[in-house]
Amino acid sequence: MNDVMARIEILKLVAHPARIAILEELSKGVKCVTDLQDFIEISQSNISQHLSALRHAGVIDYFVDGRLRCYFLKNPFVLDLLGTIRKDYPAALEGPECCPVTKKGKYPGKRKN
Amino acid sequence: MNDVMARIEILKLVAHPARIAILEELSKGVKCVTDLQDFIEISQSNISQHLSALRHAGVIDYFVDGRLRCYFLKNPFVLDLLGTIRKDYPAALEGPECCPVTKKGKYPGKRKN
DNA sequence: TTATAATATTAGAGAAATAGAATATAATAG
DNA sequence: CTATTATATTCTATTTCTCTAATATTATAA
Repeated sequence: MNDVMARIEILKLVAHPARIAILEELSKGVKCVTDLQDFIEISQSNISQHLSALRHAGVIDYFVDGRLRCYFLKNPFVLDLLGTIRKDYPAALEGPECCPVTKKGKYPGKRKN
Repeated sequence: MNDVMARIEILKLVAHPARIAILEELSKGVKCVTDLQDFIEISQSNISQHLSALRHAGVIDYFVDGRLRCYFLKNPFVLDLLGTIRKDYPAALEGPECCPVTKKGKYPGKRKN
């Protein structure tokens, strides 16, 4: 239950274009910050801020190489999410069967919209 | 690419405890608003607001049954997400191999933290 | 040492999300 | 009709997020 809350926190973090871009880069392999700057056109300090947030949430981690920080993806849930985000899906799920029963009522069959 | 932006918008919506609760209920079957109120302890108007947001994003849809609105899950991406959120994962991904090469440097092997 | 390169931190303004309160709508029952 | 039930909408204060700008830190190179 509380575990789901942790997952929600991570979802929130991942649900951001720049952070998705960072994470997709990292999913290909270790990258230092300068490497990331070549791929993502946002400011250095903003990249650092995103990296910091992702690290505090346990999504990524880094090695130190001199003055470089070499970041990598750590969280398997997030790796799975990244796959899901790029996956193809049918336009919509099959609608529910004709006359579904809810607690309050039994839908008679007419569809709004 | 732009498709990814749409997915990110949906991720943002899903990344909320009440909306996850609503979606998990709907993933089990059609539910009208009163049914949902029994499961989720937030105000009626707030539930309506969440349902409205989810519907505008194409995540859910509804049938009309008299004065009831019977909501159901429509978006297959979201159904997949719900599964992922409840899935078990190893604590962490295997770290990258010892001396990964980044554009700027080759990590010598020492790990921070 | 001093300069520079790589990265992080802090502060703050502006934007967006959230929830509560009050009110509106719409359908049915009486 | 009128009351009631089911649900939606609007307004709004508050909180949270996001980015920019400026500055700090740290390691290496010169």
